[in-house]
Amino acid sequence: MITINSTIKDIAAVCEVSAGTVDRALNNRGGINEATKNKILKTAKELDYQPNHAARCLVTGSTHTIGVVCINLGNSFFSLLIEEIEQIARDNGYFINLILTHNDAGKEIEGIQYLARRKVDGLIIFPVGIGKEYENKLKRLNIPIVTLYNRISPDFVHVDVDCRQIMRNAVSFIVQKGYRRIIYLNYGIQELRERGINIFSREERCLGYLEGIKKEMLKEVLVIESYDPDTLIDLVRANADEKTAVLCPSDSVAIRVLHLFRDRGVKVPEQAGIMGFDNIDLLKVISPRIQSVDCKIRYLGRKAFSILHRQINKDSTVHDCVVKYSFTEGETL
Amino acid sequence: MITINSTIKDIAAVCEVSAGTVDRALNNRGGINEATKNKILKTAKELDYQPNHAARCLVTGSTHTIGVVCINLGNSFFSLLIEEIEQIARDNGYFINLILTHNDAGKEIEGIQYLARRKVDGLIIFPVGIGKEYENKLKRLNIPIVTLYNRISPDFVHVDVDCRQIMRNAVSFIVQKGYRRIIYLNYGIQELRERGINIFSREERCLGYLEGIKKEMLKEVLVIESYDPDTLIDLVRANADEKTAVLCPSDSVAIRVLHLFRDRGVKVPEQAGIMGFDNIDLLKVISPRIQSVDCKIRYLGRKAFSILHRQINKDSTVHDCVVKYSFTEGETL
DNA sequence: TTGAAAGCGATACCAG
DNA sequence: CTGGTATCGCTTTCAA
Repeated sequence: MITINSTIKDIAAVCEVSAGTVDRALNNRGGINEATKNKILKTAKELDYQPNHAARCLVTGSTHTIGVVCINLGNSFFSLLIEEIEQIARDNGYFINLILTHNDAGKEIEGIQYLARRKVDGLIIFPVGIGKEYENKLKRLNIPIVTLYNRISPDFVHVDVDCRQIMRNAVSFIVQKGYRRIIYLNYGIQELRERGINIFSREERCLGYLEGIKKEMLKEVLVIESYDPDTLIDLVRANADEKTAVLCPSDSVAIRVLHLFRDRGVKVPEQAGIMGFDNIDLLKVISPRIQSVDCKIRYLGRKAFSILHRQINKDSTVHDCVVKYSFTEGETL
Repeated sequence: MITINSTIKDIAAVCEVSAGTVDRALNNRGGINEATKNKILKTAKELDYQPNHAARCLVTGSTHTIGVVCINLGNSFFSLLIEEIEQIARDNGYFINLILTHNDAGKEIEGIQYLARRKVDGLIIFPVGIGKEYENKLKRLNIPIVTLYNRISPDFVHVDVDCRQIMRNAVSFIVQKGYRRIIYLNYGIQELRERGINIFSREERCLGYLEGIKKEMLKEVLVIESYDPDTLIDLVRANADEKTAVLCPSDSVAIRVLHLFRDRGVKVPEQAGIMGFDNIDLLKVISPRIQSVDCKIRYLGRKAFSILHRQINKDSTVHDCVVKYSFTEGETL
């Protein structure tokens, strides 16, 4: 028994009323006889009627869909954020059109254009694009936009933790634990920089580290930009007088360092400290408990959606949102 | 300068031609004067014309969108699969409508119904629903469907590795490494079972373990269903004569076990072995290298999409696909 | 309380 | 080669 999708006309025909009346019944618009309404509702159910979204969208102009433009899902910071956004969006009757950019600005803008054709009601973007031309393209879309992670410019509402402040305070936090040498691992930044894409968030973190070093009046600025175990180990051991800590841009890097240290016989935290970023779930089951920063991902996701939602509803009072964070308890410092 | 979205009519008006002609030019359908075509293309660009997707969809019936119904993104097996599906879909001109079920069958079917209203061209589902009623609801949608991870029934094309076979062979693999006691961690299964949802994949794995035990004629069937460190440690130490290994349903559980053993002074692999499942990226940076199973996630994702794509294009010869796997190299056995 | 008709934006087909 | 018109399914007036 193959059911052909029924339309409002089919219902109208069966009930011997007009399409308009069916519409009134289905969307309880009032001004309709209870009896006819019930009859219509009943046959709608019998015919397994499902409203055609495209048709509705064509006339109302709203798709109840938001485009989410993210970098990838391998990074659990991103995937958890998407998970939260999907949930809160759906609770509010919105669906998610997901596209991934993989740090490719061309792919990003192309994807966004397509989302615009689909008349998504709003966009949540983890931008990789940057520059005036990119900005203008986005503005011309005439679609509410919220940016996350990387900032484009003050013209776009941005939601995030203050990475720079976090890193600055992280340095102080580490210093309070008795460390005087802090290495910042900025892995992979060179390649990103060469691609000329938006690396706002990464830059902010590094700036925060530098500011922290200055504030705490530490002697050495130690930034490593490419992954090489020996370089790191050598650097850690270069000065035995002052305790050294490694500040990482993410927890997965921190886990990597933890294991490297274990392999090379560097005792944590006795001989070197480690601090991560994100506080991913996995940390709970790894020992020693890695010191990290909890960025309230779920709250971030909800906030991003709610601000976008307000923009969609023509609320012009929206503004940037800086989400709070907290340092976790850890055994690696 | 606010650009109002222009339509085919606007272009027609400017060029003093009919909408039909504009359509011919825009979609190079042929049978059109080169000069008028160029003029139309030019003004289309000037007006920054973007075709309205809903309108097109309404008349053609195709949305070039596939609905992806997944469980969550916290599990990196899922998120990487989604990542791959998004990529291959986009390469083929399809967009992704993502919904997450969080193991809630009600939420799943509701979401699927909504996707159906949106007339997605096809569905890739990681099902949590089960049973005749659920099946009928899906069939009535009249939309091509591919299932992944959990199977619903032979009526739905299914793509996955053969979990049962993998686990059976994993037992043999472990035995070949000299172990005679194998514990299978089936964490969280009780709760899932109580919810009455689809736990096909989990069951298959456990069955595979049981078959492996039988095949290798091991004396003890050791399945632990709830997480309790002491129980596990006690069980591992219960028999000092025969080497014990722990077979895990995922790598994150394996990592947890690795750290538990380290905390409790159980030497790996000297006193106990560990084997994971999925071969997630993180394993690369953790030492010792955890023995795992590589499920070719990227290939799985591509296969799922291509089979769905063939169904969408009315290819009726599609059938289930069992993707190959391989045991990785590891130091924990 | 209900019906009829216009319209959303694009496509498709039939004339000319 | 081009114009006109019907159509997709639903919403939204305006009359009745």
